[in-house]
Amino acid sequence: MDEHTIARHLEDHGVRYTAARRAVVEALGSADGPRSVSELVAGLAVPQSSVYRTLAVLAAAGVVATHHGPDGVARFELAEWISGHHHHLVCTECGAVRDLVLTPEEEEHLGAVVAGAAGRARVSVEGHTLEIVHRCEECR
Amino acid sequence: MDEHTIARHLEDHGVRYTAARRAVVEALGSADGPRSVSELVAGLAVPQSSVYRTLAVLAAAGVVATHHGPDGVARFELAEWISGHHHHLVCTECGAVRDLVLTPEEEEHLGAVVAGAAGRARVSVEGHTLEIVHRCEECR
DNA sequence: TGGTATCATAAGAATGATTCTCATTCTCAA
DNA sequence: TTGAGAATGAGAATCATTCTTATGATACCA
Repeated sequence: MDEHTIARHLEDHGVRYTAARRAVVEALGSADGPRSVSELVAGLAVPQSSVYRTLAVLAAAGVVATHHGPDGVARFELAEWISGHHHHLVCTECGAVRDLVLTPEEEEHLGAVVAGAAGRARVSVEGHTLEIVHRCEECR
Repeated sequence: MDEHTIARHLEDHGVRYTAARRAVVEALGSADGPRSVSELVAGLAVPQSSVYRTLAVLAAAGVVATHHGPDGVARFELAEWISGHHHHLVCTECGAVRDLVLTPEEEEHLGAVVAGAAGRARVSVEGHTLEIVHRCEECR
């Protein structure tokens, strides 16, 4: 969300906040869900190879997160500390992904389920995502 | 689980249950989570191209389901009507996926969350998966 | 202000997973 | 048994992604 916070975060990680990186961050910030590289390239006067490299840099710095939908192509979004914790609504057909924010109560229930299951499986959780699968309007 | 049920299901869909398909189904049935094509090929006297084609046929017939982990490679498992409803424990690092079964109570809570969120988003749910992200033992 | 080391960019080649093609083989029903 | 349609296997083709390399920009130090 806040350009300033991101700029400082990158600076702290020794990563320059260049024009190309700014453009990618802005594109991701104004999207309503994860975006694929081809979608980004289509809307962004930045060449494909640079988009890939930029995303890799931003991911390493903890600014973007990667997601793989049912069509297998990688989609990128801002990390949750920037965009807020959320989940995904995925179309089985075309793979399009929309963000989904739960209510605090829903999130609390989900958290309890995750904690319980992870405890039983003896793993320490790093995160969780709920994917709700449906078929989007365009695909029916 | 039940070979017989699968055989009948395929027959009903006009799909032959050949030796190669049987081998793939058996390999998936005895795995503790989704398997990638390379893993299947390594343990299966069936050539790579046939594994891909077989998986596509089985997926179209509703016998296998596809999953894409954080490493972007496709992993396959038996459909939930065969293996039972379950969730996934995913390693951020290597992408390995293990099945995770919730208790009935946990599943009920999760179902309520999904129904509520889907209602708000005005979509009709086809399914849901909870992914718990962690780092597996080999990767630390 | 110039020099230099480091970082960033862009184009295209290389890789790796997946899909397609096509010639061959198998199966089943007539 | 035979013929039509289905399945197989090898390799070529495709597509997303990563790597390489040459070039350009930036920051820092004297």
